[in-house]
Amino acid sequence: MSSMQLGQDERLPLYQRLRDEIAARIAAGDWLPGGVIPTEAELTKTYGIATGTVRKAVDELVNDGLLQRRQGRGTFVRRPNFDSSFMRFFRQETKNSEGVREVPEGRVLALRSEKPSGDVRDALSLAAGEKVIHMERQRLANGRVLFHEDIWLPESRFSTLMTIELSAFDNLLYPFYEEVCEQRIASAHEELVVDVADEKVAGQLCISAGQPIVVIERLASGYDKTPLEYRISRGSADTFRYQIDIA
Amino acid sequence: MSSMQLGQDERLPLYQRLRDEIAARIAAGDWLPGGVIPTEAELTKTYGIATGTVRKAVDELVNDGLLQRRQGRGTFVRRPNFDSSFMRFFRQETKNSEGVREVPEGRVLALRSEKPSGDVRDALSLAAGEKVIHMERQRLANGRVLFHEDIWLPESRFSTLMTIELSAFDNLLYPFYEEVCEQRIASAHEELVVDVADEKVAGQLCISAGQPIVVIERLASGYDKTPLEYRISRGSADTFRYQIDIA
DNA sequence: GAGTGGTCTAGACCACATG
DNA sequence: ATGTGGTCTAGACCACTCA
Repeated sequence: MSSMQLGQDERLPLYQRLRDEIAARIAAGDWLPGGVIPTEAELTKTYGIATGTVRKAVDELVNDGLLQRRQGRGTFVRRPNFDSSFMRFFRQETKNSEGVREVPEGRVLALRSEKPSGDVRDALSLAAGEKVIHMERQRLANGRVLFHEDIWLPESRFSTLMTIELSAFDNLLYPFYEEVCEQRIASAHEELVVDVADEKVAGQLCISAGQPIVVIERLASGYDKTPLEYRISRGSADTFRYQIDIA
Repeated sequence: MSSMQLGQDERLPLYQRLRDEIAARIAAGDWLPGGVIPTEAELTKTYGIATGTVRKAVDELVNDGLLQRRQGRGTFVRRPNFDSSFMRFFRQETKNSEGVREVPEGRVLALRSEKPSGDVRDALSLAAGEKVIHMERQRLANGRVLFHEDIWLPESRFSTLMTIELSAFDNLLYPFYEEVCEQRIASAHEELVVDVADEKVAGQLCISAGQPIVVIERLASGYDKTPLEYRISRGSADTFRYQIDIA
């Protein structure tokens, strides 16, 4: 036949069905982060729909941050960069010579397989009895601890991590997950609360107990919305400044 | 002539010029918040451009939150509702019987005309010597103080406020500004930091000195981007929880 | 039933990137 | 020179709202 079928509910608009189809292909790994998807002309032919309709489908995915257009080159599956993460708003005076913000150094302190607590099991939607990998990690800038992280990953998908030496971990974990475990993070949800440091956290952050801290809880998911990583980050509140624009 | 001219730089795409034209008409007060703008068919005729182009211009303004489409009725100038404001994330157990969140009560404590501090003058971009109205205000839920606000307004635009009794102020200030002073807020920028309460703030919030607080700085502007209101809100940190989605 | 926005077509031509 | 996305046209028909 001359045109592929677009699945889904027949009552949905064409552009929504194509949008979901593209998202599904990315989730399935047919089109990988950093790679191109078929050209708009190809999509019109493949599915037998007009250019305007294809553009509207792609527009929506670009708005959602899943795709990225580059004129003259093609449309690419975007690697999320998490520019708006709370974590980026711990003030770090570390800029390189050109004034560009540097990625703070990441240092893995511990890595172990364990039975998840109820909170962790719920967050990652784990089956009963499923184990997790628990990573403890520091983020440092200029040798000073910016924040301390506890990270939990489902062992079923990340078991190869356990074979890695602690010093071999990269500053950026998500590309590392992709390389080592073939698990791709697509999006995340974060919650921020303020707390005061207890003795343990105070020691980790080199501050006094009772000082205010910022606690960031992150659940990161793959392109198919499966929860892949649960993370709690704690940093001293006095280095934190967050901003938004609203309308 | 059969079609109005779209101003601006000839090199810009038509849809961008139309978008800016519509935004300018709203800023100028030709089309008021809550009211309709001309239909898409009218816009195509007025400016002599195709429907798809008009739709793209309107699409962008809808995405920016300036316009709102209602199928079968028309396209309206949106009143900003500030749903994503940090202020909405002070946990308040106040819900009405249907579980809908209620607007916390606002109580104006003081209102005076004064010479602005350097910070306030900078934030509002005031000319030298220009005076401000300083309002102190509490937000309460269930009789408990949620947060305390200091609000500064340029006296030149808001002088009629000084003639109002403190008890006559509404819970929502922005519709009140519109009614009393004909000043319309379109958008805002907010910054959040954590601090600890000093004696004065502790008294205002009924907490102990040294407890962590959340400090929210807001600069609100009109449809023409003029800064209209500068506000600092302080609330106890233990009732605050903020969340975002990132990609 | 008249009028609104929502979806979709089947193109044309332009601007940009790359070999 | 070729192929990509970016802009724009001139409609048609559908879905919804309201008098």
